[in-house]
Amino acid sequence: MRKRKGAGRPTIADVANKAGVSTITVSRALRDPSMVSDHLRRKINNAVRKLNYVPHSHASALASTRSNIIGVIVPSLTNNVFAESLRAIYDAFGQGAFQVQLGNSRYVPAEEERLVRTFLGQRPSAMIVAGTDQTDVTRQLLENAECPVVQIMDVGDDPIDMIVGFSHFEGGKAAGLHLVQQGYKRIGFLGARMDPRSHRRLEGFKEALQFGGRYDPDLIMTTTLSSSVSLGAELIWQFCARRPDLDAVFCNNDDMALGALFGCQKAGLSVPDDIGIIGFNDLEMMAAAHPSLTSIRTDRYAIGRHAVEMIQSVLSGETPDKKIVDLGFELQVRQSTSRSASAKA
Amino acid sequence: MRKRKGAGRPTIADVANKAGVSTITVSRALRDPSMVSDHLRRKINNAVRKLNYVPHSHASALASTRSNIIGVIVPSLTNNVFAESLRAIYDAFGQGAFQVQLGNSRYVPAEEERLVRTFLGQRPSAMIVAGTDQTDVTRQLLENAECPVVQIMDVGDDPIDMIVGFSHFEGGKAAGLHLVQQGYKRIGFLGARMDPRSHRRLEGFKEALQFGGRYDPDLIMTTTLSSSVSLGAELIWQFCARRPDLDAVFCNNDDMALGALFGCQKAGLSVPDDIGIIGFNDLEMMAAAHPSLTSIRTDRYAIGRHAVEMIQSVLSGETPDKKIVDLGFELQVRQSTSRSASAKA
DNA sequence: TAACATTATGTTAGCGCTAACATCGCAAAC
DNA sequence: GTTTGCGATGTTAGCGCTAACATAATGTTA
Repeated sequence: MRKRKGAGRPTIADVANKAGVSTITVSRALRDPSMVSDHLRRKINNAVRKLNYVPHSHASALASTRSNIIGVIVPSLTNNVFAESLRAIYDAFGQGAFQVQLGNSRYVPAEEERLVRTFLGQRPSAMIVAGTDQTDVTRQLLENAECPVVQIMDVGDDPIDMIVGFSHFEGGKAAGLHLVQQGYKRIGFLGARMDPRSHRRLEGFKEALQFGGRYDPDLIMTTTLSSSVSLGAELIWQFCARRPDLDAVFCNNDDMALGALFGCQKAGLSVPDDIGIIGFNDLEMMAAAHPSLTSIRTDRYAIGRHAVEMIQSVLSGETPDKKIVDLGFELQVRQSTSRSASAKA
Repeated sequence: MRKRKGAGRPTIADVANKAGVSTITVSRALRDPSMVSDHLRRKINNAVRKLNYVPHSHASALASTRSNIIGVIVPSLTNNVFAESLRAIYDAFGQGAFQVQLGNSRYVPAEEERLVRTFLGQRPSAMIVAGTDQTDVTRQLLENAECPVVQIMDVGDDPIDMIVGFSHFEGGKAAGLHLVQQGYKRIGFLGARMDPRSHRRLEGFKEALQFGGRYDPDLIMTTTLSSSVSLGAELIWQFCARRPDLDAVFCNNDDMALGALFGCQKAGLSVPDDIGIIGFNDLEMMAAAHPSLTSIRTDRYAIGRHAVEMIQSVLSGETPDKKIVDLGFELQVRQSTSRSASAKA
């Protein structure tokens, strides 16, 4: 009477019984059908179907000392930028044998560290983390993890393991250069949240303006508030009030840029003639806006897909072509930075 | 030499050893500290810290026949509407002993069914699924699941277990009534994706227009394409070209509404005087737009939080106050449907 | 045909944890 | 002083699966 009862669900032993084979054969047939003869495989598959057997992933993870979990940690769930990469990851992994486990670090490094710890406790098959700005401890944990690790949304010389993304510095620089080239004179930066990636965009922007002889530290406005369209509208107001001579602004992301557009429109300022606006990421809405908004296009979906490909290649025993992949960006010039000739005075 | 080696990580036995107690005592100390004396608890906590012990969740799940996983299935990762509820769920569960496992059904019922099956295979502590439009099989699987199940983003008389959300029918009706009350005459519906929830919004809208004597089936434009700002701009174009007399439009979500605004602006139509626009959900950008956009505000974060509270209450042995919770919505009237008196001709 | 590979399948012993029962120590009750 | 009750701790046997070794069945070579 000491016996414990499981959840009553059919187990691999039930399948083995029904198919008249041993449990290990069922296990093999399910994990790698090529290890089992056609004859038995058919019988096993039938039994599986009849019993409606679903493998118990925890038991499998325990026995094999590795789980089918892919741990993914992003700093935000509502930021569309990460949502796109996530979608790619789910598209690629959602179907197969892997389970994506998602963590939200909320831009807090300590939270990220906690999540990494928890996830590694599950012995994941792979880890995907956003960015390169982990704490030392987090980095060390991931370096010691016995699984492939991909950092996404950034590039750098010294990845934990593999990395795929683009250079925020170069992106910011391209935005700054574009505004200079368009003939804008007093070019500002409007940044919310100001996570490390935004900081790198700002650094690139600064370099471009210095190069163009237009750098003015008083034209940099940042906040730690999280970015939103409303905040963009609010801040461009304040910015213009303080510096009425401002004639262009690089927003650290597209929400802020759209907000800046609305803010200017409310203030009766013409975009692009009175003020030029450029955003970052090129979310879908940027092209549809009126006037359409210039932005730095990044391919977040491709980043997610690429990360998955790198992982799959490592898990199947291959060595990935490159451990550092820069997918770049593309300046999308639109109306919001295209002044009429007369305005370029 | 037959021995297998684990992953080398410290186990509960190592902790027990170091603390000079049995494994079950460690297990108890970690799961319910009140079951163990202060004295031993302190020693155990020390040992845990020194060894950097992380419990092996799979082993725990196997032994206890239930996991600490909360399965969540949503139809889209990029749709901000679900992202907000997800954020609430992660905020509430992310800290504690539970692991959120997220699935993306991509609006495909069969995919949802597959995910439910997979998730239930892990014996989750609870399940959260979006909407009420599961397949019969999915519904049955969830009804038989031995865990609390919460449907979110919708309400209905006949939940699988519990449900929290709002009525899309009533929301659509409120939108329609508002446009009628504002004096618009030829009121259209613009709907993308047209998932079941959008259909219910449309039904509510129809009822309102019929009630107001303004219903015209020719003024309903829908597509199965997924909604986006660009699509909204594109479709309002087509709509106005086909029916130049259109003077108001209810968009099935805010992205479409924002797109419609941009489309009208490009076409030189004044919003709200030539065309009134109302959206659905009231995403943050709606208030910031120029002109600001009327919408039906829903509190997605509260829905997620509420779902978690219901689950926690059931898991702690209580009976939730209500199994069906309607959090309602609120009409946010803004400029896009507020015509000047002269325009109401 | 013997000797040896090469599969295909089986047996056994865990993976790390917890349920179920057993025991122990100590205070209250008789 | 024995009995009873109860909370704190321990012992044992799995949870459902797979690694590692064992063995049987088949093919291959000289």
